[in-house]
Amino acid sequence: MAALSHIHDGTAYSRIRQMILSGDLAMGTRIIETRIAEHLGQSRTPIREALRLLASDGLVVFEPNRGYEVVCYTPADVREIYSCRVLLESEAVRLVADRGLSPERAASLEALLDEADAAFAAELAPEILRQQFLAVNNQFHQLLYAGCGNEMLLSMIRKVTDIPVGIRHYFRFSDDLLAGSHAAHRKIFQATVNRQPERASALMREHIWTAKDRMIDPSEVAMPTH
Amino acid sequence: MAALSHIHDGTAYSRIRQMILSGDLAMGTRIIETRIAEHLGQSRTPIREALRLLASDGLVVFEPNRGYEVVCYTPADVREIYSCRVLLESEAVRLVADRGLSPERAASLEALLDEADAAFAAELAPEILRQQFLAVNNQFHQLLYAGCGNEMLLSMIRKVTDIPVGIRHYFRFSDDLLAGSHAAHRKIFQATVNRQPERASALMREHIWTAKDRMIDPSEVAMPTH
DNA sequence: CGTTCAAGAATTGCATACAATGCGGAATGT
DNA sequence: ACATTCCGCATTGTATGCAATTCTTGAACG
Repeated sequence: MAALSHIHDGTAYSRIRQMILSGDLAMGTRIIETRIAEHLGQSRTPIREALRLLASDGLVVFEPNRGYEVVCYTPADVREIYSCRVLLESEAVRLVADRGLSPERAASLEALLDEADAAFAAELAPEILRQQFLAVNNQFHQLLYAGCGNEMLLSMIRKVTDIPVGIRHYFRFSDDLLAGSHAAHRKIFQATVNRQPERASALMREHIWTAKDRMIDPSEVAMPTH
Repeated sequence: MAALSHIHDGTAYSRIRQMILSGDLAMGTRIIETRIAEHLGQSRTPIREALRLLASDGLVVFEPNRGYEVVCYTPADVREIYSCRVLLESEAVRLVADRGLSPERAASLEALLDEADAAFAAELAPEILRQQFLAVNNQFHQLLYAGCGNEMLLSMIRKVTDIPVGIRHYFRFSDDLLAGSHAAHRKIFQATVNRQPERASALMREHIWTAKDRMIDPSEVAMPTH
């Protein structure tokens, strides 16, 4: 089930999950079973099961007899997550570069990169560009690892990747930084198609470390109080 | 919730979980909600929630409208798991060696190692020795990583570590191999207390790789038919 | 004015009932 | 004899009701 958590079917689980990831349910908001139930037009029973699943995904926190609320990551949590991303994703891309990328996937990835190029060229409003790039960014990473040959590794990567968009408030953004990230993607892609596992892996480590360095100082960030 | 999955409270979740890990419910066994429910003296509702959680842990596989069965790892799955263990645990021990081990934890670990020594010296029956060592082995690993400072990493390690004991049938065992594993533990522990992160990490990688190499060939292993 | 306690409201935990689905075996036709 | 259809049983999916717990509010008291 959780192994298929990236599939968007119509189940209560995936619908609530999407609400959290997209920020419709902001980080830290309390979740009341009956409210969600009537919002989705179902009874509490399937909602409860979905919420327990989401708790095990780490997207909501659960306290017995108290209920659920959407997870609210601290900057320290996000740093942990990015440390794990460095580890997992550099390994995944190493495997892919070692096994070789299928031509179809290479083409899809290149299309994604071109799409990002187009977004930059289009001179969009900063916030729009940022959203657009983030979407393409996520697709690029997922698609790149898809053929790594280790499902367990992939499921762990999804766990550290599928987190509420709200955490982007912990990061600095600028057109320059976005462009730099995009350039890194091109280099990683190139090393991968060239079958240079160590190089692709090192580039990926640096890429994610750079993202981690963009985190703003804990003292600056306005944390929800809990 | 899942972050606390190593705690053994009396919930249906942890009880079923323990049944699976211990082998009381063998790999591949179909799980019928009503049967488990009456076995645990509860209604189906909490059982269902527990089973969904276990599905997300990967300990049971779930098919909609069909139900659950205890996960049945193929040798290939186990190889994946061990690849992940190499990655995660070598990183965890690196972090611990870098941060330094608290004196209490160091003492506990040393006690565990001495306990293993005692087991070897006791000239137990091979099967008993094997079980005893496996138990101490798991405790050693868990306790060693506990202070790594990255909860997300720890939860991922638990995921690849807490798997049904049944998989031990995929591995070769002998007193020599056990003794070798024990010696590796001592060396890893020593490098850790000596604050040699790279060395501890490399030793851990080799330690788990060695375990992986002990897997018997897929052609030799009698797989349950499904 | 602040603190404490209690009663009511809101919410979760669990059990039960019923609907929907899937599976197996018997009956039927070729 | 074999394939096919249909019926009945076993099991899962969902809704609802009630008990247990927690939270809130307000009044009494220091």
